[in-house]
Amino acid sequence: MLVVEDEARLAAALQRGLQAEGFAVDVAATGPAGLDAARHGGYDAMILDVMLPGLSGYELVRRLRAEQHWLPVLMLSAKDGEYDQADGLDCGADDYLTKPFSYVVLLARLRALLRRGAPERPTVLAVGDLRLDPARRRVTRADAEVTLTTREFALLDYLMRRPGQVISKIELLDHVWDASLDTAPNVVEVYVGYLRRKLGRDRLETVRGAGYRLAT
Amino acid sequence: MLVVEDEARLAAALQRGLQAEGFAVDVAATGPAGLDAARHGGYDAMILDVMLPGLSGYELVRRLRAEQHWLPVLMLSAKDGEYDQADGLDCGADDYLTKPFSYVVLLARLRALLRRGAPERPTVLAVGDLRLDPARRRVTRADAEVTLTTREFALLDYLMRRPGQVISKIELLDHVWDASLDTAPNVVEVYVGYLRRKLGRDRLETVRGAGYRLAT
DNA sequence: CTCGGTGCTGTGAACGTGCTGAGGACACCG
DNA sequence: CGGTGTCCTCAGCACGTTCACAGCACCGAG
Repeated sequence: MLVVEDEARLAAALQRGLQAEGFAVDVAATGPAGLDAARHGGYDAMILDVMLPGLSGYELVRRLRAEQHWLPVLMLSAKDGEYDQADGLDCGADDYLTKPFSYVVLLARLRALLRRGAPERPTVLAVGDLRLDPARRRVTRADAEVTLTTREFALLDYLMRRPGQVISKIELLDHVWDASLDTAPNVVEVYVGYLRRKLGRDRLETVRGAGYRLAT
Repeated sequence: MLVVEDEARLAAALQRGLQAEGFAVDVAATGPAGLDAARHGGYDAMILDVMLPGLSGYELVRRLRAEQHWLPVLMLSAKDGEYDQADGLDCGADDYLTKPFSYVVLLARLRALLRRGAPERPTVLAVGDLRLDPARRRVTRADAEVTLTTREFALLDYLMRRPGQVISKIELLDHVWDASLDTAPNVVEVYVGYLRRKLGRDRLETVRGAGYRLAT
């Protein structure tokens, strides 16, 4: 367990408490030190303060995720504004607690995080030169913005979460459309057509009789 | 996305809001209905109220987890006591929000949950230099891609699951074709011919009077 | 060698699947 | 109220796939 916190007393308290729970705990006091430790450490999870000297917690997570490190991150902050929280989560944190927090809750959330294991999905999905940011609701293709309607976006989102895999029209109907039995699978064909028109003909492969596949 | 909430107005508001985000949303109003839906639905995630008629949210998650269902659960509750929260998380929920909650935060937390999907299971069948990936619906022979039709793929799939064994035409008809009594065994011969043409003459051996065997 | 049975393959027809353009229903907005 | 954008249905078309059929090749037994 890695604790990145510059306030010495809180850091020490956390360390003691977590050690009492049986965790092995390392502490880093600055942003850069925390990033370094997270990169090389092989920790199960990380508790991360937002206000840090040298590098903010937001930036730290963002870099970590950009480098394909997926260890669970629980973010701590004195800011309890709804947008602060949303920003932290959208940077790639997995949970967010505002100070002052209950120690009981911290532990429970940590357990929930560890149960889930390392996440596998970045905050921004990227396949080839396609980029999709669920939080900002934006899609770019080769750094050029592509405007999509809600449906188109939802469809692409679903496909980009499993690039290269064949996904059936039924599955798409179930997840992207409201699973009503009376909607014909043709809707999917129509929307795949729209996406192809906007993203390029060969991004979406048809696998006859099976479904569609996002070219990797 | 599954919303389990008995308060009709909140449920409707959630449904509308999430649909606007492009989610396909189902709503269940009671505990048992929610559990049922979660069991059968194939949802990406679930938003779950704690106070429910018939079955509490706690109990619902506990049962779901006991049955080896791992879909992400975001728990909603009016109780903000630290132990309520810890209990919810320890029952198996992945996140916990207290009412009233900010819609922005709900969305951000939902995204964080969805980011961590179920781990991928790389089931790739391999026999000799043949490789068949059911999820990607892809076949390669010595690292060169081979395109197969649905039938051809299904046939090869069946054969590759029992390499080296002799499999009769009748069995293939039963499993690869929908066991209709009036289809002649000749279809199998035809498709074995197709596969041989695409994969190489000697990959599929004929055992006269018995069936076919995939060379190992 | 001959012969019957078994398997192989080219041909072609029927069928299914997917793609597309046209257009209606609906909501939103000036 | 008309204009605009989105969602979805529908029908026609194109083309790939599936399968039946028939003739031929091959194998093993007598």
